Amino acid sequence: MILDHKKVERISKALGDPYRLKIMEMAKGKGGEWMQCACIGNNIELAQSTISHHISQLVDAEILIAEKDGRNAKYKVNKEVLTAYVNFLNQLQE
Amino acid sequence: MILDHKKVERISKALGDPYRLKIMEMAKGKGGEWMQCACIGNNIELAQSTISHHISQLVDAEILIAEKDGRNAKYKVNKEVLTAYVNFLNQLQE
DNA sequence: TTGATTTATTTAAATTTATCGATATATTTT
DNA sequence: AAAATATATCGATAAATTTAAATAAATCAA
Repeated sequence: MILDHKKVERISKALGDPYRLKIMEMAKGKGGEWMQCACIGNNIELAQSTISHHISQLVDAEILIAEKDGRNAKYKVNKEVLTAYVNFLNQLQE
Repeated sequence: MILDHKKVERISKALGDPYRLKIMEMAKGKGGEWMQCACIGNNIELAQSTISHHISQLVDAEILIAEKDGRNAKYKVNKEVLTAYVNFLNQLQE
């Protein structure tokens, strides 16, 4: 998978915030399993609407996969896109 | 080399702009050699002060190494930091 | 030394992003 | 059906970022 510049820019921007980084790390912590949305709210001291907005950005950038589960939402890291992002960065080194 | 979250955040932010991405790609194009500052100005349609500001952010994030050469400035990609950034991202995948 | 050149800094305006409260939507429970 | 719960969206405001003109600082060339 090859990412265009617009996509790389969006992913970078999504990763350029401490709360969004924390969310990604929490998702990683689940080791491939789904992370519940409520779990994020329990661990980040921000308004619910703000957290939802941060999640949107990660999902828009496609580094987080979202799925609805009844009235809950769950997420996991999109490894394929992250790998493509890493590939872009590696290209930048030579 | 291990990057803390603050550092990862700053690098991500630095990469989250189309002009700064372009500058990084230009630096990469030099294949390990120095890129002249003037070269950037010739290829990006922004005011000189704006370009200088973008460069500062890449240098502050330490993904670009700066060196003075008389009244000119030259830059190259900091591979060590980029590698550390890539390592952080890979960790995020498992 | 004077004038030209290159890059950096300062300042200010315009734009974008972050945040939260309020409300909407969808789903489950009773 | 009504109440409760979980998440998303909207609107307003605050904060941060982008941009460029003006200026400064450093170096080179005459």
